[in-house]
Amino acid sequence: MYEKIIKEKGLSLTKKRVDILRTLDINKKPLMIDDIKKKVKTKMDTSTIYRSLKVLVDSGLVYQTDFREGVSYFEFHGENGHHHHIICTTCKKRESIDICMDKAFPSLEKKTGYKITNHIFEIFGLCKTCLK
Amino acid sequence: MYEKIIKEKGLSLTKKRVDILRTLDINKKPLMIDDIKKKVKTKMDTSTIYRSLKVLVDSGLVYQTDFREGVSYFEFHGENGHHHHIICTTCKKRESIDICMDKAFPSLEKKTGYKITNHIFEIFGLCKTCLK
DNA sequence: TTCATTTTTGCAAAAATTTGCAAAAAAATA
DNA sequence: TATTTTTTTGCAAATTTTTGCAAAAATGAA
Ligand SMILES: [Mn+2]
Ligand SMILES: [Mn+2]
Ligand SMILES: [Zn+2]
Ligand SMILES: [Zn+2]
Repeated sequence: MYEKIIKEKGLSLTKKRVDILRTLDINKKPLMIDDIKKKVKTKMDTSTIYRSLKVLVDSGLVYQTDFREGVSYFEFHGENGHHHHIICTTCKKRESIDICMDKAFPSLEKKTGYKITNHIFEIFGLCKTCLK
Repeated sequence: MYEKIIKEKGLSLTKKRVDILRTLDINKKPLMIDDIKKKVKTKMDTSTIYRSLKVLVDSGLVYQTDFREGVSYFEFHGENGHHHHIICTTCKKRESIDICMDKAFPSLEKKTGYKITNHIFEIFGLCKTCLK
């Protein structure tokens, strides 16, 4: 399962990477490094988690995002496609949103010559409650 | 000038904030904390730069972005509107792009109840050279 | 301007993230 | 499978970013 996903991206298959990917998938929400370290089955050094995630993010398997809380969050975006978030800069509340401009990517690839692998898109503002 | 811009956002006006904003504006490209610390006219503690930028970013005056180089970059997006980037994950080269979906924000504000102040959008991939 | 109140800044310490290097694991070759 | 080569991992150290607190600066009301 996760083995297949990792191999298909041309990455070397390691137990740690499988473990991290499965952890993100099962939890169905953005996790930070400490969360991952606790939830993972294998004992794993923090630097290994950072380095493994870098590979998974660059390949497009994992979405890395910055909610401006001082730590990075990571989320598995599987079969059902990816999504982005809207975050309140005051109370830090966040919701998923379903808008994205990935439809424009093919023409952008043509224009720039890049092969696009992933992107980050997050919206910040004030939520209904904090506006009052 | 920068005084006016800062006041209009309802932020308190300090010499450091003006200094940082002017530095970003003059340089016309993303700067990292160390760049800013060197280029700024006033001697300024690093933590002050971080904290000042946080305020400027949340207000929407400054664009904070992550090129995945291990440091944050900051760029002033003034009158002429903002822009985003496409970054090569291999050689770290980056270019400005002119696509954005901020036209969709009014309906998103209506749907979510948020007052949107800013957003981050960055595209990653492999450049023409690194694809070979 | 003066005084009281709120916000920002500098400094030191803490926390998050990255990096160099040798050992371990995975991939490639035979 | 056995051997060789390449990549990943753990550990320690370095770098980047955040935070608590007291002093300084900015704001707002006399
Ligand atoms: Mn999400
Ligand atoms: Mn730019
Ligand atoms: Zn809020
Ligand atoms: Zn490249």
